[in-house]
Amino acid sequence: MIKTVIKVPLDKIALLRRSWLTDLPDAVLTEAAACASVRSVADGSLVHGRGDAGDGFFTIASGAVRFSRSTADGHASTIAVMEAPNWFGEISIFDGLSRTHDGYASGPTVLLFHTQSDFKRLLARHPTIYARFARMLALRLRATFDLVEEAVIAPLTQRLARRLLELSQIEPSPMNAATIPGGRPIPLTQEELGQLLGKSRQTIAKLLRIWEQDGLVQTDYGRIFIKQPGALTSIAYPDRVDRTPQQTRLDQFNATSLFKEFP
Amino acid sequence: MIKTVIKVPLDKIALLRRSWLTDLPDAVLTEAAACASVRSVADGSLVHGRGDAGDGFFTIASGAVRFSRSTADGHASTIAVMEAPNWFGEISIFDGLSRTHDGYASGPTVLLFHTQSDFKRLLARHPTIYARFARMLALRLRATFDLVEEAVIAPLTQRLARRLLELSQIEPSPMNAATIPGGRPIPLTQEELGQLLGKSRQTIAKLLRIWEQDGLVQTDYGRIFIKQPGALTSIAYPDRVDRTPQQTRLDQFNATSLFKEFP
DNA sequence: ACCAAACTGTCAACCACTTAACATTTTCCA
DNA sequence: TGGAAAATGTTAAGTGGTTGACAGTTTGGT
Repeated sequence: MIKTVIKVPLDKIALLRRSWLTDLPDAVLTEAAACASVRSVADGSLVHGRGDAGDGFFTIASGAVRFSRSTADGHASTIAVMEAPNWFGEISIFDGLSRTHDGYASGPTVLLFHTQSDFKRLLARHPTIYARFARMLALRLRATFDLVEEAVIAPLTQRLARRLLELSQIEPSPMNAATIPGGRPIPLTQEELGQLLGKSRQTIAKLLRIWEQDGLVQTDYGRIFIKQPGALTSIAYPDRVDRTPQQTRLDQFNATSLFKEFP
Repeated sequence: MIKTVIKVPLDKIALLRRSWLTDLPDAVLTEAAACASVRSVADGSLVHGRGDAGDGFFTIASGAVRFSRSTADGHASTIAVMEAPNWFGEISIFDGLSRTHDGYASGPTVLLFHTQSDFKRLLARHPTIYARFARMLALRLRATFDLVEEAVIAPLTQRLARRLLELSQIEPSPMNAATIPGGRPIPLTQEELGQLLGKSRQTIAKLLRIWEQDGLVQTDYGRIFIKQPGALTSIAYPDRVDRTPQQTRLDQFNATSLFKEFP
């Protein structure tokens, strides 16, 4: 018996079926899988930079990707963190312009890659896919509208509570690490959370400390645990205390929040 | 004062050709025009409210529509002001969910209306249109990303300068009111500008007063004139003083800024 | 196991913006 | 044309967040 690294072969078809080719005929899935290559990227490495040519389309097989921008004066803004089985890169393909954000691997990450020409050929041969992407782009636009409204008028407490809840609810999946009972930790530093909200590290820290003292969350050097999701939810969505919060029936797209179907 | 309304018959085909059916065969244009009805709405009236069912798709023939949200605590945020020949309402049609914003007529406004079923039939019969909308949704997503980044990290001076420039550059068109030499006035109150940026009226007023003293703009009860577009541009885009600002080659979609291709 | 780098806690001075209040000017329409 | 409503000018006090600085704590690499 030869000793080998146990390298689980990536089931491209299964991934695509869970991702952006749900409910499509096997023929389409097979065709899409055939022209997809696999890319493994190390933690923190750049998948693509803002302004790069849109050379292709990515489907996250495992790991996560964080999308951000940075300005000349040192400010940075993160718009989303995406996990499997989400996808990204379609915007540049549809409008022919360059990447809108830097994309960094958050943790060791495996991506499925379709070149622009392969992806476009797929679209041309199966126009149904256009309808799906129109729908998904509409959903992302919707989520981004919420971000704008939030950034403009919501108080910081609401905004931070929403981000924490969304980040903690990233869909656990068989292909990602084991699910931790009682909620997964959110793997972001306070600095990164600050960038997500456009606030300074100190401001975030102050709020987190208060919530920690109240037992709502627990912080631990680069990780945050949500201890009382209910209490956080009523902070995040004070107008909707009576209704089930954020139940938007988009399960078919793994899309109940910004962080499940983005950027 | 009795005003005689001169009722020019609306050339639907010409409008659609200038709008979202550019470069499509006459057969498609004729078909699209045939199932479109005309709606005239008075200044300030509600075209659709946030949460309403997405019953159809609108193309602006003349006038303008302002898209905003308001929260329980009295805050409001405006995300865009759109003029002819722009269009809106496709998001709800593509994802089947309700309207994302309230849409109010800004000035007397004429709209072309396609019912959801007519619009969907058109899409089904001419799948090319899906590709176009995918592209246009991508462009709107791009513009909205810029809004988010801006709201999160840009200083108020930049943001206000950008909004003013964008609003002033709303494409003059033969179907709208006469073009005023030296730049059209921006028909927004300081309160409305504040909502656009999530700032108070007083804050906007203070900045405008400074710019007025410097001769950059001129204010006049509900209207703002841009006197020195160049100076405003260097405030709005300080990083790009050397390049031609915002020249993004999207003329085919009337889409050089958020306010030309939205919501 | 160690050490440098990264992350967090904390404080004080400072600045941007808000809120509230009131005066003034302009617009709109009956 | 008058009078109410809307838009703007202006100020003062209060608040939330920033910046900078420094100390303590944890992590990760070799």
